[in-house]
Amino acid sequence: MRTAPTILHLDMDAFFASVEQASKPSLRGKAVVVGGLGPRGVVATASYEARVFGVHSAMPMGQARRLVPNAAYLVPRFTFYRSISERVMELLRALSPLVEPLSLDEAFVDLEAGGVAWDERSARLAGVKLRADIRAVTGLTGSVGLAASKMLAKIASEEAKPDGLVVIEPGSERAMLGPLSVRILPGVGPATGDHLRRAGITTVEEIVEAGEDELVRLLGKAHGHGLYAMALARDDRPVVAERETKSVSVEDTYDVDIHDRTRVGLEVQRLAERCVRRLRGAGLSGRTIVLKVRRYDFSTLTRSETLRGPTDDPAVIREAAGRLLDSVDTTGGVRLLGVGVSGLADYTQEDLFAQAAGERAVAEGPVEEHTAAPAEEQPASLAERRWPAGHDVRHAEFGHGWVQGSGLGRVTVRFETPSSEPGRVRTFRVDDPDLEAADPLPLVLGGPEGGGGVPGAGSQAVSSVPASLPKSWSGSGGGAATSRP
DNA sequence: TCTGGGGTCCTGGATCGA
DNA sequence: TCTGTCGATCCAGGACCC
Repeated sequence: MRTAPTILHLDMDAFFASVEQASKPSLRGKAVVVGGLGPRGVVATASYEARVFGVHSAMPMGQARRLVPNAAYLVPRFTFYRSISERVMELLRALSPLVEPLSLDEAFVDLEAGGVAWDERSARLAGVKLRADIRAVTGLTGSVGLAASKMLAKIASEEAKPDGLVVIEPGSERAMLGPLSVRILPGVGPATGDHLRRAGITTVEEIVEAGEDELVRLLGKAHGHGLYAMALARDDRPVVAERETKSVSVEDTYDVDIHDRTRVGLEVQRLAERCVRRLRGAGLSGRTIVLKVRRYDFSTLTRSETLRGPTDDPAVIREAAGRLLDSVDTTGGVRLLGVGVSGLADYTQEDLFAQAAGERAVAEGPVEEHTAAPAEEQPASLAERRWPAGHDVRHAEFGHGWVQGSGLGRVTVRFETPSSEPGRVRTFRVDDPDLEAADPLPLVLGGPEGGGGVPGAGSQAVSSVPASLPKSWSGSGGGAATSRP
């Protein structure tokens, strides 16, 4: 394990919600909740203003609405978030070739491998500059943790939230971790946390006291050994830039349970085709087909079948998924269906046959095209258009705005842009020909996408962790509840 | 109005061949 | 030839993460 805090963990603050606040001036300083708005939706991200009321990610949307009825509820705009995330990742790659993205809003960076940091001072400088660059380029804030390992860097960034920087000084790790809850350790979720609590273990130092053998007895070999090492602050996991995909899957939760067996079959076929599109989009094929069924009572079961060789043939995968469904009892109804493929390869069984057949392969021609969007994604008429809450629109007379809500044949639009003052609201018929969907506007004008920052964003702050005094960690930046489920 | 979607990893039982 | 063992693989489920 290294001796300087040169592993950096970046976590963008309430990313989806912050993007929405940056692009919609009227939402700044307000409670914003991004997630699925259907009857079975859950919260993806809540702004810090909403977290004050107890809203957190993975919470059922209905519960969030009861807690904060007046918040803005928006559907996620993943394409837009991805474009901003890519700008942030570019900044990270400028620091080091070893960047490991964990999601759209999180990544590890090995600063030492990039030659930009070799001790605490240089690491801290790199972190400060990174946060300033992110703000300049995206108008958003991110929190940075610096430590000698991935686990500790992540804990540090959690402490830094929101909008701060925390360094865990080498030598202080054990004392710092000791009094913290076992839940701080990666891999300890609700189930393992409960399991440990029943064994009288609630803090990290109690894990150390229990000893490795006891941990293995309680949690099994891999988990036990791993957790004991983490409790001792031993974490040698390297920052890995390229991770190969192990599986590809798609799943849908239905607003209302499906009881009709024929309909269940059709949905499975549809999911299989969607899965194949994803598979092919990634240039992959796979051997093992997995069907996932969540029943009316939330019990989940999976069935899988391994083929003789990898395939990306939609017919083969559809048929396999259909066979797997035959072995599942769906009486009572299903709330979720999913189809996945694992055992991935970048060639197919058909490739091997083709290879064996030599020149005959040329005659086989292109594979069947299955990439057309489903009909439901292409409304046939103006009246059928859907206006998802939060999405951008343009009106011939009033200009750029976003959908505040829709229903009963009406759509309400607020006309404002990232650089404007909070705008006015107007309501139109859903089939108003002057209204059309629009691309999001850049958050920052003058930068790579345009320039300026987000008004009202907090000031940058830096702090470090005094050895063995977790209570005195000053993540900085103020703000409300920072914990994540 | 209870509980998304897309992943990874681990465990344990069954099966099969050497 | 029979039996036991061991490792690899498949399968299903659970836990966890963002």
